[in-house]
Amino acid sequence: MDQKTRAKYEARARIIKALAHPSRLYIVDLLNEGERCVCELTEKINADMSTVSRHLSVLKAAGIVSDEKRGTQVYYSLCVPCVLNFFGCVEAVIKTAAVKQMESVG
Amino acid sequence: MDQKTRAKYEARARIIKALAHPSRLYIVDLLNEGERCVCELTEKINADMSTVSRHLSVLKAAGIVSDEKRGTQVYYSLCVPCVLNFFGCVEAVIKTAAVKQMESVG
DNA sequence: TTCCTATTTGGCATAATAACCAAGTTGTGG
DNA sequence: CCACAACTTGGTTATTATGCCAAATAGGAA
Repeated sequence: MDQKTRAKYEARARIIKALAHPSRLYIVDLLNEGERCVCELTEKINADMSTVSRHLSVLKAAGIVSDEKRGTQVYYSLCVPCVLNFFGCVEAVIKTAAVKQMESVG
Repeated sequence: MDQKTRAKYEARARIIKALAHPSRLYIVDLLNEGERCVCELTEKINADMSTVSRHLSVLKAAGIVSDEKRGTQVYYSLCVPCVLNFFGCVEAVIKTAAVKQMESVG
């Protein structure tokens, strides 16, 4: 793998890695319905606000969400909705694996 | 997040995590052109064969690739090509981020 | 059987993640 | 200015991920 190719796949991996966490996937789904402030997301996810804030910063650094401060709250929104298209395929992978599992069991 | 919801997002995250590595993304692209044995992939990736073998086992455990032993070689192939659809979106994220970067710089 | 090639797995060292608590920031209202 | 709420960031610790070397497995050929 030459340098240029490596850089290309590293860039892609950075984006995908940002999505590779259950809470962050949940956040993406929630933001698909509209912007949410950190406290709303924290309530839904049921984790420490500092933890949620870090997840959001990971998504933001990857360019998947954007934030806007209004008063004392910070609202996050999904800036690349196409990431949701992937979830259908992910579900397909899960289902296919389940079917194979059934078959191998008998 | 209730138990069921958590399980759903954890299952999704497992699949996405399996893709979240430059070498594994490269492997997926290579396998999209057709099956490849471990030695061919090793040559392309330019890493230790044991390392490549581990990457393949991660993809296999996630249900993204399947393997078939023929003689002394093991051929891997992509069993869920839809994962490739996602790369377009990933490129879009990268491009959007680049544009924003440009704008903020001026 | 014995040697050789292809691949996987064990062991280990190092790096990257994740989560919590505590402390620091910033904006609002009294 | 002071107190409070909403966030973010620093520090620490535990868990997980990576990568390489060496050893184990499996198939093919001599």
